Amino acid sequence: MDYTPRLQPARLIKRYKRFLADVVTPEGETLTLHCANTGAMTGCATPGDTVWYSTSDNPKRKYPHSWELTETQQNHWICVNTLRANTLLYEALLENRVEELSGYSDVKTEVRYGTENSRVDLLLQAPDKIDCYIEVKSVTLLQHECGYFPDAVTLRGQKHLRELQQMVSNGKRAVLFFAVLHSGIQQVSPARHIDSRYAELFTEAQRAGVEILCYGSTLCPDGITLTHKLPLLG
DNA sequence: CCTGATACGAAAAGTCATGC
DNA sequence: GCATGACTTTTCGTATCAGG
Repeated sequence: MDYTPRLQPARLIKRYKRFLADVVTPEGETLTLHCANTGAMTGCATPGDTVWYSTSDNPKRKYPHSWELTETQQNHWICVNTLRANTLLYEALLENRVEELSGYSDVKTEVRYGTENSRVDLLLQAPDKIDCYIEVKSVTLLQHECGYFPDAVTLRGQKHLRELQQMVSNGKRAVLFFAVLHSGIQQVSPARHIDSRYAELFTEAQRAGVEILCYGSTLCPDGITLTHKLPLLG
């Protein structure tokens, strides 16, 4: 996925109000950015970090600038726009770059499924294959040389695990796909120390047959691409 | 009948106010 | 003192509806 036009850099003052962040441009101007990531963003929003933002031409937006990347003071690159994770996997699937998910002729997005009125991120179909339901999660929390998910207690994430597991018992294929959008993360683990219930459900879902896939990415202000498989730690 | 515009629901989680 | 819930903003996909 390419960022066109190019992203602009600025220095982070602070993130506040869940959706907003104030930054200072190199010209000294203060801007308010929209922040699509509603997560805790631990380690991804330290005041003084360099943030890279895009500008939308949608006239209805109150805040046309969107926070896309953080360049931390440890020189790590992080994509904080979690909406990108879905797009990145979608692109990778169309280009057949995820071998575990190859061989499907049809890729649908945001299909309703399950019993809790949820929508699955991606649904893969082919005439000779069983349906494959995929939930995409972006991993941006780095602690002690390991990437963790989730970065905060997430009831919704737990719901997604239950529903994926349900798909497996319905005879479908179900995949939890971790898109690692942090240049410093080389392995991923469920965050038992953050959401122990989630970690339990994770193990249970995995035992029940929900597949876990984990891919890293290359990140720079020009764009992001899912590139290589990463190991998952139990 | 099809296309484009518009409306709407769902999603995200921290903060603050309210109620017990 | 703790739990609950409204509120915050934007996006995306789907559904609906109008118009050509």
